[in-house]
Amino acid sequence: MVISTKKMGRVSAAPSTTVGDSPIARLCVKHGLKMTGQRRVIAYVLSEAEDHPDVEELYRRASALDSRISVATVYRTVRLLEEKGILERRDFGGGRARYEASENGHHYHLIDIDSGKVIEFENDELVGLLAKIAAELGFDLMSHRAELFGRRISSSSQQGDSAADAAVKAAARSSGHKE
Amino acid sequence: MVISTKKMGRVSAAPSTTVGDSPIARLCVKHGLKMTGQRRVIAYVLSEAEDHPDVEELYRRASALDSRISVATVYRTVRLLEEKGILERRDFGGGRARYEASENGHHYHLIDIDSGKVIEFENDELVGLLAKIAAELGFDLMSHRAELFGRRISSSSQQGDSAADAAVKAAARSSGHKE
DNA sequence: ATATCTGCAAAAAGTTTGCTCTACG
DNA sequence: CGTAGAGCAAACTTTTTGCAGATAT
Repeated sequence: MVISTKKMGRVSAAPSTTVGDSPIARLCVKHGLKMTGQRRVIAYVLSEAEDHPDVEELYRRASALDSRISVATVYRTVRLLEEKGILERRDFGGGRARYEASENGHHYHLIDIDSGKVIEFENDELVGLLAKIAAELGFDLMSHRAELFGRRISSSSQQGDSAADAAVKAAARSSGHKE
Repeated sequence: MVISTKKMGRVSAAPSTTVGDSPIARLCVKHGLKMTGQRRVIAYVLSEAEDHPDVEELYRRASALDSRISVATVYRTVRLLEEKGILERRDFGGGRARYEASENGHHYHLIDIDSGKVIEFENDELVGLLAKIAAELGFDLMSHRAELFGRRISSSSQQGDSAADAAVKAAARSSGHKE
């Protein structure tokens, strides 16, 4: 997370992504979208995101890279990318829509209803059961999604909801915690 | 105060529910809520609802029964009932929250990607698995949702396995709107 | 060139809240 | 009777939009 604080140009800091040419930016081009500077930044931020940022958060991260970006543009871009199938809008409650790159592979979400934190996990057993259920109903399972809303079992009374950078919690079993 | 002085004899095959004493109203009482006239009406509307109405729609239906109800009250009531676990809030996109009685039994949706038809089903095994997964991640499963997108198997035959926990509950539910 | 995009701010849309009066228990 | 609830409208939030100037292809 967190990008290198540079403006546009190639910042060879991250693994294999630069602001100027991110995976999502490439997808945009492939979809015939006009690539402006702000779109490239937003695409980069989205490519880098390991979590499920809402518009405000995307705006914050994008602004850090290029202050000439307005929230309106983030909203417009995000809607555009969703229509193109590049992004997926998630509703984890809380009133704001959150976004995630479609290319991130299949996984499920468990939302902590108290903190709003989102945990991603994979589970083959679940996939199998869902496929079985679909079959019993006479269908081939083409795709699916599942969201769990839960409350922490132990007694943790911290609620912090700051949308700071992804907070890495303790170790998780199935997968990593993301917000 | 009351509500409409006469019972709302919803003809048809509708269940036996009256404005004054609906299943949800009874749940409210059980939860120790003060039952006002408007709450009774809203509870009745919710009990009668076979779909997932949003606040505006609830307000419309409730107003038809008692014009002295305000939107604010619907919002407050709906939030109250959700906190009590009597209602479940759904996010089907579109910006507005939709509500559904918890007592309607938890069900899932299987969407036929070719026809767009939605089949509702229940599955205890699925509930169990999801609860288990949540527990493994350290959470108590409070609510969840799952949507399957499938394509009808044409050549295959329905294998009515004995383990068919999946029971098509109410395919007859029509009304279809929303996305 | 020129149709599209962006920033800004105002407008929508949905939901919450302060205050006063009403009414449930 | 006392306290929670209801109405009304203003306040809030999140998202959209109109317009004039900027920009990608």
